Amino acid sequence: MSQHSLGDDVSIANVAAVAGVSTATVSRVLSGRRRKDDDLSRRVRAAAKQLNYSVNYAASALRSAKTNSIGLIVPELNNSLYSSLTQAIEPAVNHAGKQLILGIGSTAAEQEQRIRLVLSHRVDALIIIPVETEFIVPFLETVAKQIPVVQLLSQTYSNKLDWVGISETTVMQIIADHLSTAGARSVAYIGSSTDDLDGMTLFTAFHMQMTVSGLSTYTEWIHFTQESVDSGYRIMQKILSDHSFYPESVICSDGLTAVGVYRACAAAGLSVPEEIKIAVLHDSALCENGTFESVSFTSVQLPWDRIAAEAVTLVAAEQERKSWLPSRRELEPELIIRKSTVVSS
Amino acid sequence: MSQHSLGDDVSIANVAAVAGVSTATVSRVLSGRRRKDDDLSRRVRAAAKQLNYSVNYAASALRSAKTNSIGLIVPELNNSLYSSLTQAIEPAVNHAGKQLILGIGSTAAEQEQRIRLVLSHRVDALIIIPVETEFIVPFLETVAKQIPVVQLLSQTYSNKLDWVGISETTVMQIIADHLSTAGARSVAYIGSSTDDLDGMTLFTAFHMQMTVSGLSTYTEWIHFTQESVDSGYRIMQKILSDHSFYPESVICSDGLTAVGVYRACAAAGLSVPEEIKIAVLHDSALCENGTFESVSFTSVQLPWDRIAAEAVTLVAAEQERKSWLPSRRELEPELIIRKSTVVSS
DNA sequence: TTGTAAGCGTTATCAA
DNA sequence: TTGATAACGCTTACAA
Repeated sequence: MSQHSLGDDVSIANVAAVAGVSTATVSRVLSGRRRKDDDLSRRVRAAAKQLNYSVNYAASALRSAKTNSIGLIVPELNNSLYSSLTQAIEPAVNHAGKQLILGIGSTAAEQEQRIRLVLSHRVDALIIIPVETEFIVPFLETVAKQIPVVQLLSQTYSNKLDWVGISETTVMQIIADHLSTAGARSVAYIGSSTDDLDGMTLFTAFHMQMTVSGLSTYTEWIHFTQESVDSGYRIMQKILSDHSFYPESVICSDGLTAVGVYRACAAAGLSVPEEIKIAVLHDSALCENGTFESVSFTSVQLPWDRIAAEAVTLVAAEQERKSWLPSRRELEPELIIRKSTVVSS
Repeated sequence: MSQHSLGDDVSIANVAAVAGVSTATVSRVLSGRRRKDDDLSRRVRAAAKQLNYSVNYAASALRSAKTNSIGLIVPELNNSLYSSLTQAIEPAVNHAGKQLILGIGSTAAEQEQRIRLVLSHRVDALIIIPVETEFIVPFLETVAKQIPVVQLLSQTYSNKLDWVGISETTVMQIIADHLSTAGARSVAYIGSSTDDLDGMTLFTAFHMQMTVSGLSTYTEWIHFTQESVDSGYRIMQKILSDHSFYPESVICSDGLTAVGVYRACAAAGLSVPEEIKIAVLHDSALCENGTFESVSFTSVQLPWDRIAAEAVTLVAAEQERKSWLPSRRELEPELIIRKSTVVSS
């Protein structure tokens, strides 16, 4: 811990005086616009350090129209997807020397209001996990005319917005391949609601994978639900009610549902993973340790840090390029293999 | 959704011209420094609206040294305590017409670095959930000389910092009273580690409540652990290994532990809540629906929105008062009674 | 490459 | 109460 000294009211003029140069030179050296690392540069930096100088962003922003801040709009934080991402973005933004201005909006209207707010504070760029994309995307496209905008995760295609995320198709492919390799020949699907685009994309990808990976499924084995242990339990109970015939594996949207599914299997006397394997689409703490009797769930982990790094790099780099085609950065999810799909040796 | 018009480059001078007054008057009217709501005021406001004017905060900040932004420093977001609080603070800050600048730091050193960063952006105030308080509090006290600082949740006493939170003693009292009223005469305690002050405060409060509420406990029934289903299960199994003698209730620090405890009870053939009652100190989604077989856990819910509102009110109000004694606002937690402590009728 | 000086858009001061 | 004007601290033409 340091000496607790805080920036006093020292301005660029003081630094200039101490270093024996003009304010313009100080500005150029400290902002990096003067690359040379000669005696003069060192003198300026030394003076700045000695005086504990830090730039007044208000003055800087007023003159240069750059505020050194990035707006981040997320739907909510009580959701591990969004909180993980926010937690990954904060250090990335700080690493880029910027400030993170946070806005939370769970509807398109709220998100638009928050965006207007951060815009009125002249943020340099906007990173957003959009909701109700059909409403918010047109607005985002108008925003993108002013500042760089990066969309995260959402599967909405826009030829005017940058995008960083993962492919739901890849997620499903990784899981289906793994279940097949692990020995399962049939699979049930308990997905999140199909209200949103991501849910639909996942379900479509599931069907596509059936053919490819040699797994089979049945209409009675396909269900959609809100995430909860209870509904996972009830749905799985229903699936298992036909005693002559049960799936050799289950794909669940989330950890809570998986816990319910597991309990239903246990209650029906089916052993996991020997007789039935369980895989989860979205990783969470529950998949790793949220169960008991030493069960844990194989799941797909999203590369939060890389998504965050890509997003920040994109908005930082984009400051320059005036005319451009939108970037799409698709990152690879990672399968975390746990006890629910493989027999421990 | 509105017409997607974004603030153009209209300045106070344009508004002044349209309204037929000076820029000074426009500034006074729009900033609320001129209270009167006469024809002149209306004319200015109409002109501002017509031109879609929004103040340039950089210019405003440069002149007035107020940036209309508040810094929030939290330890992390993958923890429901902190993410709930952040989610509650964001709307409160926005409601106050300010921007929220977020910093995440899980150590005192990281928090200090983030604080310096937001300070260099001249935030008007700081709200912080401190970690390693013995290290960070002295630094916070120096910060408090410059801008209002409100500490949240932490139990650290400082005669220089404002504080908003809840009393751990009250939490324990509410739970012990409830268990006693529900018919339990003895209780086990599975707390979080005693490394931090909060854990120690809770445990001390637990002991105090034993006498007051007429509950009894035993050394063998008291354990400390990291939150996980597995450790809850193992600890409870150990407690129940003496078959002649078991507690009529259990207080757990969190939902994961409670799930493990419940499983151990079920495995031992003890029915919840009839033979043994389970209560949780920190509410989470798991307490409400994270279990199966229709069990849910009685727990204590913190008044997030009120904590957030108090914190924001405090830093906003404090702008004025130059000499002051620190405020301490202690809010009441609420007991959420669920199936783990009362027999359903 | 460096210094000089003119702004950036607002608020504060001061005089009317 | 209002208006004219200076000042906030920085960046950037432009001149040297």
